[in-house]
Parts: sequence; structure tokens; C-alpha cells
Amino acid sequence: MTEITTDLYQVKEKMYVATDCIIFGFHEGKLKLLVFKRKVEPLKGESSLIGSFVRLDEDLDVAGRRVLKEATGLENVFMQQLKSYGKKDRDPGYRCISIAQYALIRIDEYDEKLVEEHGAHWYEIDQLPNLILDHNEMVQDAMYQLKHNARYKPIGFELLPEKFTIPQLQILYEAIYQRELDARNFRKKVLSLNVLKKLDEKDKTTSKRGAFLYKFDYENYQKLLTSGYNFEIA
Amino acid sequence: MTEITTDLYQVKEKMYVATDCIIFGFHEGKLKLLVFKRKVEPLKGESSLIGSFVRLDEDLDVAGRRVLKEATGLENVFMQQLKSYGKKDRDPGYRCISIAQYALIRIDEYDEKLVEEHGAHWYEIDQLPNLILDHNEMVQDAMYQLKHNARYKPIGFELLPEKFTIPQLQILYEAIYQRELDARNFRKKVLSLNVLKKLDEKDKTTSKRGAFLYKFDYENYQKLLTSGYNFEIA
DNA sequence: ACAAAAGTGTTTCCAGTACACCCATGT
DNA sequence: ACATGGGTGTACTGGAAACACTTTTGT
Repeated sequence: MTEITTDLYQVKEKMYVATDCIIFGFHEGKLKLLVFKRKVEPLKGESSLIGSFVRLDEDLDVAGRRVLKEATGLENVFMQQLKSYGKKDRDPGYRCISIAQYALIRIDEYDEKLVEEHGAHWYEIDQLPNLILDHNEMVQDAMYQLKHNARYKPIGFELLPEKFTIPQLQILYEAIYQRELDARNFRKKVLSLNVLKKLDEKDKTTSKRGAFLYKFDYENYQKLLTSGYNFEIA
Repeated sequence: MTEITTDLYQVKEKMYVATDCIIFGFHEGKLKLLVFKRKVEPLKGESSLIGSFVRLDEDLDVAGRRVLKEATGLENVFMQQLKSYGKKDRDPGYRCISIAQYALIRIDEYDEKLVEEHGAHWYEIDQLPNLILDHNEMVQDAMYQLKHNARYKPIGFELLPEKFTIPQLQILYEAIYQRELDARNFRKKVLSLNVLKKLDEKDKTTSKRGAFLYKFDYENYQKLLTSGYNFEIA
């Protein structure tokens, strides 16, 4: 009996290459992860990241973008390779190496229908369900990478809507670093980077007074980058 | 005519997984890279990193260690995954994804015969020959990673013999960062990390007075790591 | 008037940097 | 005695961190 099942789990004469996407979003002041329900055996119905085999005629990064688009409808978002996972028995079904890639998306922009079709849900980063295979490890590694990267590149902006307030940005950074930051020092710091364009609009959804909206200034960021600037935040 | 050759170069019905090793060493005050001569067509005789396909029954990191051992005779050295390279046309022969791993070895410990058999030579990091495929990119990425890592983890020690002097360590860091460091500040900094054991011996090969030898204190390093210590060097 | 979030400056402290001289020893 | 690299201390500076009150406005 078990023999037959085991056989099914042992198609290991061939090397497969997959990519798995760690999709971060930011909503209601919380850093969140998009978690899927696995639709195929083995481990059908379990929580997992979304992934796919890399096609023969497809660049690795393109495969990641394809998966992301299939799952969320989003294109042209921040996506970065994380690490390869290659333990020989990491997947009971195949001999499969997976290259994990992580994406930062604007949670107000994704295609809800698509996500629903995939049986996906957003989970707060500190309330994640158990994931299959080595996906827990991937998420942990991605969190570490995100914390690290957020410190030296202004990638936090990728998670916010185009227009955002400084308090919003601070809450995001607090969610990434998982600690509180001083509002005065934070404001001083981000403004001193010279990559924010202040707008003439206010966001009044969170206070009566309203907070000024800002845009990220990509041009100035590029200019400063090439001139060797230090972007350490918080 | 060309058709036939092209055909040879187009065995792309299958996905291959390889690993390439970026092997750093430190000798005579210079940071060096071990460069190989490719032994098989296509591109036979060209300069390249050493690599291998990952075996079906082999963990990814184990594959890297196997390659390193085959080329240098060394085991148990520092080795770390760098990045996956997955452009669909990165290799004219196969549809092949390569996971680059970089190693830091003690240049006085490797097996010279083995290296010779492989037609390998050490090149100073700023005098590298052109390498095949995307290997130049791999080396660049590895250099970047090495600079970055050396700043936050004391991995520099992996490149030195077990016993080393502080001036030696400084020269190594200068080679990694490719800039000069102040001797007093450097000494202050590394000693303040509390991960060096001073020995009662001196190395007199570079001066009449002699410089005290030190060992890296792995136990203390582990202890400090878990207590959340900042290891930024230089 | 008051509640609730936005916005603003100053002081303290530490770590990075710059910098110049004495020490030990083999020749 | 002297040349050569090893080893040491101090003053300065700039950025990080700590810290409390005023402003705006919808209710």
C-alpha cells in the first residue's frame, strides 16, 4: 500500500528547476505575505508559496514575473532573486531545485479576482500558517533580506501607493524592522535623503489635521545613486 | 555548414543545473582568483570558472564542495551561495541554470598538483583575463558580495592562515576594499571585536621587530553573535 | 473645548576619522 | 647607528538617539 504511494513520490530521474515567489504587501499598518493553497498532489490543500517550473525558453527572472502576474495580475513591480534551495530531498515528488524570488507589491493594486481563484490569502507576517516543504525557510530568509535591503536601498516605497505620507512610511519601516522608531528622527532622516517630492495634497483619512502626501523622486534617486550616496534608513 | 555547428550548440530540450565556483585566495598581499582553462567544447581552452552539473542525488551545496575539492583538494572551507544565473541563452550548449558559489581558501593549503592538472592559475583580482559566458559577471557579483560580507562578518579570517598578524589582516582588508586603511584605527577596531586570541609567538618574516601572531576565536565569536553584536569592520 | 494625529529643534553621546611619534630588532 | 616595520593615544567631527511641546481641525 504505502509502496505505491511512495512510488508516486519518487519521480527523481530528472532535474527540475522551479521558482517560488515570496510576495510581500503592506496593508493596515501590517506587513503581509500572500499565501496560497496548493492545488495539486502531493500536499494538495496545504499552505504554500506560489511557484512554477522554469520553462526551457524563459529567463529565470522572467519566470518569476510570469508567476507573479498569473497570481496577482501585476507587472513591473519590484522583484529580486533571493536564494536557491537545492537539498536533494527538499521536494518529495521531484528532484527539484527552486530559486526563490521575492516581490514587493502595492496591495491596493493587485487583481483580487485572480488571487481568489488561486485560493490565496494575505497573512500578517507574524501570524503565518505553516508552509509546505522548505517554504517557511524561504520566507524567513526573505524577511531577513527585506530588513537588510530596506536599510540601504529605499525599497520600502515599493510597498506603498504612489502617494504616501511620512507617518505611513514610518509605520511601514516599523513593520519591516519589527520595532518602533522615533517620529522626529525618522522624518529628519528620510527628508535628508532628498528622494521625496512633497505634494500640495493632504491625506485626511487618518487624522483631522491631515498629513502631506509625498511621491518618491526616482530621477533624483538615480542621480544621487551615481554620485555615491549613503541611503541608510533608520 | 554553419547549420551543423549551430545544431551542436542547441541541445536545449532539457534543463540542466550546474554550479560554478568562484575561488578567492590571498597571497603576497594580493587578493586572487583561481581561473581555469576549459577542457571541453564548446569554448575549449578559454578561461573560465570551474563548475559541474549538480547530480540528482546531491545537495546543491554539496555539489559546490565536491567541485572545490576536485579542483583544490580542500574540504571544510568557507563557501557560500552567491546567486543563480538563469538567462535562457547564457550557455550556447545547453539550457542551463548555474548557481554560483564562492569560496574563500587559505592559499597555503591547497593541493598544487590538482590545481595544475586542471590548468588553473591564480590571477590578481584586478588583472583577470576575460572569462567565458557570464563568468565575468559572476566574479563581479562575488567581489561585491565579498566586500559587503567582509564588512559585517569576520570572513576575512577564512583567507588567512590559522595564525596571522594584525598587519597581515589589514593588508587583506585593504585588498578586499581596494583602498588603504589607517593602521591605528584598524587595530583598534578589530581588537575591540574581541574575536582575536593573541598568541605568545611572533612572525618575523616581514620585520626585524616581529609582529605578534593571533588566532581567530571561534567560540567567542559564536557567543557574541548570539548576543547580537555588531561586527562591522573598517 | 477637546481629542487625535502631524509636525518641529536641541542636546547628548558614541563611533569614525585623522593624525605623529616611539619601540624593538637584525644588520 | 640606522633602517624597517610594529605598535600606541588623542582630539575632532558628524551622525544616531533621546526627548516634549505646539499645531491643526473635525466633532
